[in-house]
Amino acid sequence: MLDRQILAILREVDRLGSVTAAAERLNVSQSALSHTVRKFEERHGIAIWMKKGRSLRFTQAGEHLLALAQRLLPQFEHAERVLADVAAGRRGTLRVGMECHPCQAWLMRMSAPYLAQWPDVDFEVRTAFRFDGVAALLDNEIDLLITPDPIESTGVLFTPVFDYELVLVVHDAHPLAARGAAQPQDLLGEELITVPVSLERLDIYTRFLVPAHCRPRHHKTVETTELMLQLVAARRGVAVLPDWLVREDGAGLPIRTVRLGTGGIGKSIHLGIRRGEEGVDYIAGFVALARQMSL
Amino acid sequence: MLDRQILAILREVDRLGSVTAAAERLNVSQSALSHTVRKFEERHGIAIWMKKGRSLRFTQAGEHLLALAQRLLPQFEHAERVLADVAAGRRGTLRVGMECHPCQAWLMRMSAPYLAQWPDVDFEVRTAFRFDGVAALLDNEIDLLITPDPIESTGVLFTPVFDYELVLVVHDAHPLAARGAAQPQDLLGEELITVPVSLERLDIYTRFLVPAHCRPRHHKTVETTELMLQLVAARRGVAVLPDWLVREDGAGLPIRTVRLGTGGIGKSIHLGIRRGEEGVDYIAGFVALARQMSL
DNA sequence: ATGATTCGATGAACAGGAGTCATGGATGCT
DNA sequence: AGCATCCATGACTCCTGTTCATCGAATCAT
Repeated sequence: MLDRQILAILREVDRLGSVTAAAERLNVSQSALSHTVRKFEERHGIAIWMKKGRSLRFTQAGEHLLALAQRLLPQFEHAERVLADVAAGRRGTLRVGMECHPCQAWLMRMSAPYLAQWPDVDFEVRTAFRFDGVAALLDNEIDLLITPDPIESTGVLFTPVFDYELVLVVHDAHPLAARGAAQPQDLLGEELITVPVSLERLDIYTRFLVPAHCRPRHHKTVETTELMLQLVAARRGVAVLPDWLVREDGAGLPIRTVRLGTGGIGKSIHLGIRRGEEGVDYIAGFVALARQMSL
Repeated sequence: MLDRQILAILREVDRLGSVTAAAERLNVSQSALSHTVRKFEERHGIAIWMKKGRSLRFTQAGEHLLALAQRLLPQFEHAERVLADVAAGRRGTLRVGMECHPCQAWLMRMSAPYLAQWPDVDFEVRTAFRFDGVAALLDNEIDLLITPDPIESTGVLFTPVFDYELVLVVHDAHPLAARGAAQPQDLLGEELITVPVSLERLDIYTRFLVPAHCRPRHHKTVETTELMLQLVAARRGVAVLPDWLVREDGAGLPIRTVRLGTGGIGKSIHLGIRRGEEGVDYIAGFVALARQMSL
């Protein structure tokens, strides 16, 4: 079998001009090297080199193989370096999955400093809201899960990295704008705008409306949070979003935020990683950076 | 060490979807394959795949290596096929060396049919007139020597493939044109045109002029035989060339050929190859084709 | 459910290949 | 001529890769 070894031998013999020197460089005896080549020649029925005086002269087959070696060996060596980087956690692809729309905005703020800090790490984002994040993590489809609703599970390690509050967003002129807080009943006559996910995954339902047996007059879904803000600004309804997101994206718009209930709805963004990967540098690096940025 | 084997394993496991199937295809036991991968993982400190139900799921490192495998393995396989062709004498580079100017014209007639017959053989021509052909052959610089003056030597096998006669070429109106043959003394007043090689390698000297202690009035050298014919046609001197070459290239020119001496100077083009390579298909093929074409 | 089947992992034992050591022949240098 | 160097080769050793046998886990059929 034509393998890497014989190619390495040929290259070194060519580079150094002698079998003895090549053997030394490859950390084997001259004899071993000679034997290896001899066996290769016998197996393939060709000569690789022939003695020419005291040194060697490659045959055509030898030249052929040498050319191959000079093309392939660098690729092996590069792959080995990459592999070492991967093993050391310096390089890899961080596949991020998210289970909440607003997480995306949060992730965007993270990505630039992270990529700068980890130049050899690729970054993949899966904004699939349909999948089960923990399952995806355990199935190795993603390496990091960003979610506001951590579902504890052996094998997954969650870390809260960012606290925020879900608030109601209304138009400046909306009656609720003047009040400090909204109650479930206040939404009975409203058009509620949310992202398009099932009701069980909307905190406004599970932690606010459903316990009080209330429903909004109408419920409409839109894809992006920016659009949600625009609709509210246009008096087309009210929305529920993280407070920080409204502060950032809603600046300048005629909108106001209102606390939901008396205590407000507190949330935390959690990062989930597979247990056992806490030690992988570039994954731990992400979590560390996230905590640091939320301060 | 990252070698060909592990790459082959990864590719087959990916292709067939199971270790067992891959092992069978690679003609080793499932156990051997599993062990090999395990050792590789330990050595490099990375995981290549992980059990996912009954089958496997590649890790990032695994995907990395798989991509490498799909790039490198075809190159190995192609190289092996080429190597087998080389071993079988179906492929190679026929490096041809020539020791005579007119041989070049002869070789040109050979090359087209030869290349058609041996599509996988490359063809290199070294028109170095300075080197010692037999030494070049033995030094593996060339594989075939075309020469009109074979110097017998152990290790080299000569085969005559084409007989011809050296003739004097003169202008139509030259006094010698009317005569059937020329004697050495006839050249005393002539301007002799030859190719630029040392006098010892010019038959007109060694076999004609020198034995008779004659010299031409003047001696000039030009590079190509075509130009020699043109000069003769322009009455700028006389030349000595193979009869067949004059017939071919001199057609239409106002020139005439004259026998040298009473018996003429007979020559043969010989092909020299290294002893031991008579069996190499594409070399033997050249010699066979040469003999066949000279009939 | 439950047993049968299939798959990959693993430990122990083994065989063969790859390496080392010692040596010989050939060549080149002084 | 003598010495140093280089590659080839035979004998021996040892490690590596392989097999065999077995296990646990997951899947499928009934």
